[in-house]
Amino acid sequence: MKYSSSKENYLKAIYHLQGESKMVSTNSLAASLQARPASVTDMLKKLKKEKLLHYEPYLGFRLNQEGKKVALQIIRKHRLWEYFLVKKLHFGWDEVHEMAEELEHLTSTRLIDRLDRFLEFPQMDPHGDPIPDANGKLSQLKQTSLLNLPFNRAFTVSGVSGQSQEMLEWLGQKNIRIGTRLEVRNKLPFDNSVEIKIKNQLPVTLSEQVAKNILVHE
Amino acid sequence: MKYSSSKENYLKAIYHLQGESKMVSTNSLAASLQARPASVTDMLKKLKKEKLLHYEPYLGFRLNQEGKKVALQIIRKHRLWEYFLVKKLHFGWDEVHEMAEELEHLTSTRLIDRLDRFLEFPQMDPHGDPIPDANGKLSQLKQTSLLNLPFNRAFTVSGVSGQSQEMLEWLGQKNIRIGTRLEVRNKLPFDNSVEIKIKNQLPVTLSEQVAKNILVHE
DNA sequence: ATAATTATTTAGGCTAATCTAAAAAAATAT
DNA sequence: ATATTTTTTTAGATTAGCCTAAATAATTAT
Repeated sequence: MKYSSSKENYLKAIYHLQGESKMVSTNSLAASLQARPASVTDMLKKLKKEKLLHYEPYLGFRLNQEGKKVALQIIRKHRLWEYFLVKKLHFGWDEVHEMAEELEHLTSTRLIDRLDRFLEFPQMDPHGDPIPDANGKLSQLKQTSLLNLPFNRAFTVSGVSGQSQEMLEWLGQKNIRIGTRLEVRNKLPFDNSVEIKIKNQLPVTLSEQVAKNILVHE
Repeated sequence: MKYSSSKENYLKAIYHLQGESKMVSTNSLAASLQARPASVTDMLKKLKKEKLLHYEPYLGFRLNQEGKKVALQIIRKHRLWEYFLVKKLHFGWDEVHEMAEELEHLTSTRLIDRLDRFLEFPQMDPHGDPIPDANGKLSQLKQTSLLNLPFNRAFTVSGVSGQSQEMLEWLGQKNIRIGTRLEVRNKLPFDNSVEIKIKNQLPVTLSEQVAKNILVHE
């Protein structure tokens, strides 16, 4: 099936609002889409007729299996294009959202699958969100290395890979361990070292080698 | 200014029909867009109101400077994306047109300029058509070598480079000279030699070395 | 020069996606 | 439990882009 950009935007917004399976209200969807509640009601009727969601007037609505499947494909496209924009065209992770909002509505599945291959099947987008695969499956833990992090957003250290004892000790001295909350403040372009900030501590600079091995999630 | 996809398609189609500055008729545009003449008349009124073309009812129409400028930017996007699809995603040159028809309507100028850089400023798309630069300038002669030609489309020989006297003579015997119209029939994968056909003549096979030196345009 | 044909425009409708204003239902507060 | 407030839906309009059928203008053929 092929859906209009507008319908796709509705499905995506509902998906984000409903989480695993919460009921969504007309007003919250209207707010998240910057549209009027009346417009939302109109569209809900259409999406219901197309069997993409359950909808009981006045009670709320939620995507059904088919609706989720479609939403996940749009999210897949959005995140793959964001990855492309950052990794290949060298945009900043904070500049790509709007462009991806357009790119996600391109219809060719062959195109997106080739793009996926070209990018070597990335697991996470530049914001650390997981990229659904061609079947809509999300990789469970959205874990990524400190190197790929957006600035000034809090993450939790979830693992350290390829570590030597010395490095772990040094990290321990700086209070960097599993569970530590931190934010990346800056990335120095000349050597890819990374400045991080832990609450109530002085900033710390980590070399590319070290940063690469620190795995985090939101 | 931002124009709808539909308007962009009209501008592009008119551009292709009018060549340098021929008047275009309602019917020919309708045919090329697969639309009804009445729809074309509707749209012409809008495009005239937006000062993108000259239009006298019953007499015909042609893009003005502004209209040409917009058309060239769409063509630029189309051809750059085609180049991307072929060179980076490894689609065949004959598979990319439809995808590019969608991609050409993306609005971000920054995106297309970065793509241009990423692709290293290609001059020609995979069909040998010239790619307008960011200012809409077309590299004057869309001249390319026989080696890069699509099959079964007529081209005119516009130059021969790196030539030895012997080669020119040999080409002369085969009636290949500036102005000759020819089509490429086949390209042999094992040695990159090229089979060409000139009207009313037997096919001729050219080695990669020779084909490389023959420059043609449409 | 006039009739026949072809091209173009006008008039009026349709659909998707939006909106505003008013009505109706549900939730909340006293 | 009733009144008030909030949420949601309905009713009716609007715009862009398309359509068909009919009217009009231009071209062509006799």
